[in-house]
Amino acid sequence: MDRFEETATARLEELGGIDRPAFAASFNLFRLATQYLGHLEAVVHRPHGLSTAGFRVLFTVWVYDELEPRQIARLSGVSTAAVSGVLGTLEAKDLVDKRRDPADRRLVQVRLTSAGEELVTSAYRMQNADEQHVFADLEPDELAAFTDTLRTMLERLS
Amino acid sequence: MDRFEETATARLEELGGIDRPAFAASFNLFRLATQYLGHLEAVVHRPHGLSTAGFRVLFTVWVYDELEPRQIARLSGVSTAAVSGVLGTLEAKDLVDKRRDPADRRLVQVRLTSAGEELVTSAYRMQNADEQHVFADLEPDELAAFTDTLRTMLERLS
DNA sequence: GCCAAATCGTCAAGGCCTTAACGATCTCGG
DNA sequence: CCGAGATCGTTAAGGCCTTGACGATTTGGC
Repeated sequence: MDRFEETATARLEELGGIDRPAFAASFNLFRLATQYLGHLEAVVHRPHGLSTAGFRVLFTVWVYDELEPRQIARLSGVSTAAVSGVLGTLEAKDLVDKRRDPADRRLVQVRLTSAGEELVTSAYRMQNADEQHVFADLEPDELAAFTDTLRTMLERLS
Repeated sequence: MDRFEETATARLEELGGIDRPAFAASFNLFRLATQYLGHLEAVVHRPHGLSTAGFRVLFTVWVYDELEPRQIARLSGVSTAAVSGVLGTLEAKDLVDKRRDPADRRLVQVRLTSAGEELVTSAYRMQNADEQHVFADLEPDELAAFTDTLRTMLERLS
């Protein structure tokens, strides 16, 4: 426990009526995610000319080959409006193609261009090398348990 | 493991050369953080008239009673420029006071107003109730191990 | 058939994040 | 004692996120 968490815990103790284990888990979850996301953005995504959001959308489409904006939004956990904006940026860089579904003209189908596919695989290889390095301190059992808890929580939220 | 993770894992297997445990941990960490942060913003922060960023800054200052922008930025894991903007918004709502340090006029000292203090404690009580509910499925041992792993990773990153 | 309701994607307004450049202020070596 | 360099906070430009409103399109009950 670092000094920030210690100080916050003491302050919450004065406040009273707080569930400490739940605070500790949530507090550190958000700190870790913020820190690590910032790190990846600086060392992986921006050097590839992408934002974190752009990378996530690109990666999601790459996994499924073809997706509609609504599905990208659901899988990425953001609003469809946000996806619409990010797709505009990615399309301007010729990393994705959008086309209207002829059968239902409300729908849009998104695919990667070959440039988009090359970029996302290159970026993800670099990200995974970083992930490998960052998680290297943990025992395999501890890492597996950590991932299982994350999955449990995700299921609980959805 | 849900369908998205399964599909992504299969796609990465085709790609080759990927550390699967590191992918699984990182992938689910970011998904959980994004989902839960969005949930808290919708049910706790916005109803209190705050953004997530505004709440985090307010909470950080509340823990320490008084802080300088640079320290808020380091503790929150964002840039000083971002903190400057958020403080402007919070000050416009009369939730924080800023004053120049007379001894070193480059420095700014930030404190909560009484309205800011009431708002942040009310918002955090509601957030903690939600955290308690969301983590209630986990055994105390599993939750403690999860939090410990988060702390280990945070230390590794800083 | 046809109009009301549902659905999809986009736009608008307000706020936040990044890096880079900048003015103001302080420190310290010559 | 004074100018070069360091440090602090702010601003600028570009991008992303939210909710809410909107036009286009499709569906379903009558």
